[in-house]
Amino acid sequence: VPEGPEVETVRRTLHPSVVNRRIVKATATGRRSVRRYGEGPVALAAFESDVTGLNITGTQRRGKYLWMTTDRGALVVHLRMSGQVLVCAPTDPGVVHTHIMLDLDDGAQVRFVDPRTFGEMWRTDDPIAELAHVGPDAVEGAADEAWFVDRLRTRRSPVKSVLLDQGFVSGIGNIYSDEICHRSGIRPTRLANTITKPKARLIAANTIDILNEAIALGGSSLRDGQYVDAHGVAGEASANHRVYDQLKAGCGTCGGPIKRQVIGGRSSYFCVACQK
DNA sequence: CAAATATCCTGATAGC
DNA sequence: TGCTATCAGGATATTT
Repeated sequence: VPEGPEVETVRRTLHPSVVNRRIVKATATGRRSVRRYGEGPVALAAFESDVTGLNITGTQRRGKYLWMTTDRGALVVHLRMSGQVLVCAPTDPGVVHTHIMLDLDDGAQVRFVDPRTFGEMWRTDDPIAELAHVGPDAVEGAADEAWFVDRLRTRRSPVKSVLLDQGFVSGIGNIYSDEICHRSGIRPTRLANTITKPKARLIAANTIDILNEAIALGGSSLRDGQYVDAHGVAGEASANHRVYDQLKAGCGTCGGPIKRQVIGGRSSYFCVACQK
């Protein structure tokens, strides 16, 4: 569920607690969260020794990837489906599915919690090279309108699938791809290479607006309560959803029926009346 | 070569 | 009420 706006909200709420801090101790208990360090239990110790002593200098994000810049490369986090990065006090009660704990030099603790264990954390010397396969963040990519329009219109896939392709632009997930298509008045199934230039420009503009609006509201927390910011606070952007998961409520613009359809293996929602 | 599909995982929910 | 089956989905590997 965490998409660009949610990861950006986590970054913003995490930043003040970690910048200029030193990781004095790392404790890893979830193997899958540190799977880049190997398969067995050795991965836990390998992660711990790799990140202990890092001096954090800042935070950055591209798409759904978040990383802390340090004096020795970057500590990258991907939340995938259900990951949470939480700033805690050491005395805060532990919760199930806490896989990593980072003790900072001011006594605070950063915890990585992830029920579905799809998320992960790892250190890399060069985060830019590591993420070379990831396209520009969607807000920046769409701001380069001519590039965005040309690239979009070369693809023979449903426009929704193109928006979800992190190699094209990054940070758009299942919620915001549906919302971008809706505001643009286009069916998510529409093949990208049949979209007119003016319509593609509209999609670029709406991509910027929808993602920025969601960031301003702290991201979309859903009923499952999985996504919260680094202080455990839920976001309010889901109040803006006009089609995503609105089968019962109807279209947020016209009130008409919402249709659900699987596109590229993802359940998708669109308004039959507003989107052609 | 690009696009579709299977896979990882747990918890919430739908359905009986 | 209580059980089981289904669904959710980001990125990667595999298949088409």
